[in-house]
Amino acid sequence: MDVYRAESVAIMELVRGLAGEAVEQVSVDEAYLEVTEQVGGEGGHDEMIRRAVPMAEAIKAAVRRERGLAATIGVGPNKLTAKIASSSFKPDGLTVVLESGKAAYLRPLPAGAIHGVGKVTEAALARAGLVTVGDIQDCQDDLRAYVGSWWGELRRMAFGEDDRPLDFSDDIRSVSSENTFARDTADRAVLRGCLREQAEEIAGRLQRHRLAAVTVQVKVRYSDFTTLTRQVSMEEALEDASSIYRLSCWLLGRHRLVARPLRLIGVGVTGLRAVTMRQLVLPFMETRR
DNA sequence: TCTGGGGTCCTAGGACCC
DNA sequence: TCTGGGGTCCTAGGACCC
Repeated sequence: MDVYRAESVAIMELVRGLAGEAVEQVSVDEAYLEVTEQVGGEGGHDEMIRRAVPMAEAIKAAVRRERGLAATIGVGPNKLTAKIASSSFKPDGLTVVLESGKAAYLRPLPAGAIHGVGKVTEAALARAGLVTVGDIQDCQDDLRAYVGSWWGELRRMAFGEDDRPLDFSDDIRSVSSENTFARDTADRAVLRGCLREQAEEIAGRLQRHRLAAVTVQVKVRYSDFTTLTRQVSMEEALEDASSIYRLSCWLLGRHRLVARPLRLIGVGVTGLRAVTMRQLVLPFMETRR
């Protein structure tokens, strides 16, 4: 995994060198680039998009030359269209969607092509008779009953409308660790050992990011795939493995979650905040006594 | 496919307060 | 003592993404 991470860092460096710093990295192998400034603001949207194509070609060539890998790139007027364009020809594709052609480009695609439409929403849309993005474009009804309050935005997206800005923040909202057992178990020693390791892993990640957490959550899954979570919030944020471990044990006991064997056990923390000076100083003072 | 792991965001319901 | 409504916070579950 570290190999992937290192490769990802190298490629993102390469991309920044060619396209500028406006890069939103979504995962190890995916990023959005905002290149409006580089291509210049003159001309219509279509002209600007066409001027971005040579840059996309240069990035593809550099990634192949310097990292020996194929990159797939979608060029479009916004994140939605660029994302869909990039997934249309993998690997090694370069797909361009113009502002003037975006609605037509999306029409024949399945509804699930839209970012945020997963299995459940796709099935709900199909029940309403909407299978393709074109069906959504043509639908005049209010389908909030099927897909919830998201309907208005979904309909705009079906036409390729998307004004989400790139998100450059690297804020972490939660940290978690979980394990699925090869065989379901209710063995307390096994479960405690697992929780301890997970708590240590989480504490390590928190400390690397200088974060502490207010809320600790445990997650269990049984043989029938029933999955439960239980959480507890503290007044003071905590960051050490033993506190996270103790609270997760307490949650398991308090809610009697190990009444039957577990297939999965996990721990997570949320309500993250920067570690304060006092929290940094306290353990130090204790060790000096 | 009898289902891995690490995330984000949204929603519904309950507790609590005024 | 029971009752109403609104706001806020917390909890739990689920949809979705990579």
